[in-house]
Amino acid sequence: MSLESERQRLSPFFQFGQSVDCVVFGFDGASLQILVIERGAEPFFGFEALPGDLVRLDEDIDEAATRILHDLTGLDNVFLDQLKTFGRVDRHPLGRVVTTAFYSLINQTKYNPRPASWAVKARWKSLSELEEMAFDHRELLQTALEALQRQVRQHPIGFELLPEEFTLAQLQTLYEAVLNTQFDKANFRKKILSMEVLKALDKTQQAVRHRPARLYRFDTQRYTSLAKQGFLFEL
Amino acid sequence: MSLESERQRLSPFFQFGQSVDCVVFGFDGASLQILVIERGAEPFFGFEALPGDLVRLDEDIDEAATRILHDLTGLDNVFLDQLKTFGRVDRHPLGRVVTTAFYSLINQTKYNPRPASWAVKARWKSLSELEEMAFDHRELLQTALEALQRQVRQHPIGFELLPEEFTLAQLQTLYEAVLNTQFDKANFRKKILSMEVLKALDKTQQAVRHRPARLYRFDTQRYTSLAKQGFLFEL
DNA sequence: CAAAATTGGTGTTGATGTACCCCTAAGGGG
DNA sequence: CCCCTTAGGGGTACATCAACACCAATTTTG
Repeated sequence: MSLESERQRLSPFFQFGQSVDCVVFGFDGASLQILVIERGAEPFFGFEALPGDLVRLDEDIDEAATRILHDLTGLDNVFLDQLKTFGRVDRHPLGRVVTTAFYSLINQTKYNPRPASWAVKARWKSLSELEEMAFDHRELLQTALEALQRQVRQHPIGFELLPEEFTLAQLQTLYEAVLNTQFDKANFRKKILSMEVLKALDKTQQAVRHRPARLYRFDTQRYTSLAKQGFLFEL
Repeated sequence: MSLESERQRLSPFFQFGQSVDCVVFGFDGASLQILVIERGAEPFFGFEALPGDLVRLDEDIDEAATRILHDLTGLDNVFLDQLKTFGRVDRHPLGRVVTTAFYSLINQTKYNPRPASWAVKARWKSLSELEEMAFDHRELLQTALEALQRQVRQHPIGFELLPEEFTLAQLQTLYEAVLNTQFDKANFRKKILSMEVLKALDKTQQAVRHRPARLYRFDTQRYTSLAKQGFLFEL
C-alpha cells in the first residue's frame, strides 16, 4: 500500500470543519466574569456566544486560538490553555464541526472589549447573568469553570486576573470568587507568603477610606526557579 | 446572511480529517505499561504507534474512542477519558488530520492483546522499552503520563489497573510505579483504610512463600455515596 | 480630639498528617 | 526447629494546617 493509494482511500474522511472557542475569564474586583459576544451571522444570529472561529487549513490549532483571541481583545501574551474538544455529530447546524475549547485569563484593568467583524459586540457578563447561548457553548463554559477551579489551586494562574500590583485582600477575594468558598484571612496570608513567590513592594494602596494595605507583585522569576526544584504551588 | 449562503462561504474550511488515539495503560504487578501496535499501513509502516483511527462523519468523537478501543481490545466499559487535542499543521503526512487523544486504564489480567486489521500486532511495552514512534505519538504519550499522575492522586482510578481482589501491598506498589516515588507502608495503609472505600475480604493470598496478605476489593457503591457528600479521594 | 468603624496584620493552640522505629504474625525453605 | 521473608500495625517526635482570638493602623464621625 503506497502513500498515494492510502490518501485516495481515506479522502472521504476529510470533510470535518475545525473551530476554536475561547472562554475568557476576567475579574472586576468582586466577581468572576466571562467575555461573550453577540453573534452577527447565522446560525444563532443574535444569540450570545463564546468568541470563536473556524481554523484555517494552514494554521496550527494553538496558533488559531492565539489569533482569534488577539482579533477579539487586541491582547498578546495572555494566559491561554487548551481545555477540551467537543465533537458531537449534531453540535453545529452547518455541518460536522469539531471545536476545541481554550480558556484564558486576562487582567480586566488592561482591557477594553473591541468588537470584531463577526461580532455585534463583546461584553463582560458575570456567571449569573448568562442566559441561553449559541451551540453547546453553555457546556463549554461549565467545563471551563471546573477546569479553572482545579487549575487555580495548583498553579499560580490567579495572578493573571489581577493588576500587576495588588493587596493580599484582593488576592483572597479573587480566590474566594473563583472557588466560591471562604478562607481564613490569617491562614491565607501565612500560606501565600510562606511560598515566597510574592515580592513585597514599598507601596500602599491609595484613595481608600481605611488603613491602606501593602501592595505585592507576583515574582515570576522566583516562581520558575522554585518550580524547577520541584516546588508545587498549592491552594 | 442566510444559513445557506453561510454554508457556501465556509465550505472551503471543511477539509479536516479527525482521528482518535488511545493511550492504554496497564500494570503487570511491578511496572506501568502501555499498549502499542506495529503499523501495517502507510504512513509510518512498521513503526510503533498508539492504537487509533479516523473518526467517521456520522459518529461522535467519544463514540469513536469507545469503538476503536473495543476493536482493539474487545473490552467494553473500561475507564476512558479525553486527554488533549493535537492539531499541528504538519503532524500527519497524508493531509490535515487533527487527533484527539484519550487515555484508558485496563486490568491486564483480564486482557489479551488482539491485533485488528490495521495493526500487525499489539503488545505491552514498559515506558523504558519504547523507542521511536509514529506521528507525534511520543508527545501524546508524555502528556498522557502526566495526566495519569495527576488524576491517580485525586480520583480512585488506580483500581482499574488491578485485579478485582488485591492486597494493600499490590496497591502500594502500583501507586509507587505510577508516581515514581516511595510511600511509607504504615502510613499508606492507615490513609487508604481510613477512607473506608475498601471492602476487606475473608480471603488471603495463595501460593506465596511468606505470610499471606489479606485481600481487598474497591467498594464502588460506598465511594459514590461518599463522593456525593463531598468526600474527596486524595493520594 | 476622642470614640467608633473598618480593614490590615499577628500569635496561640489543638488537630491532623508524615517520617521513622520496632514488635509480632504467619507462611515456606533448609 | 531455626531462619528468612513479608504482613500488619502500635507508638512517638515533629512538621503542617485550620480555627480563633487579638492587636494595630488609618479614616470617619460627632
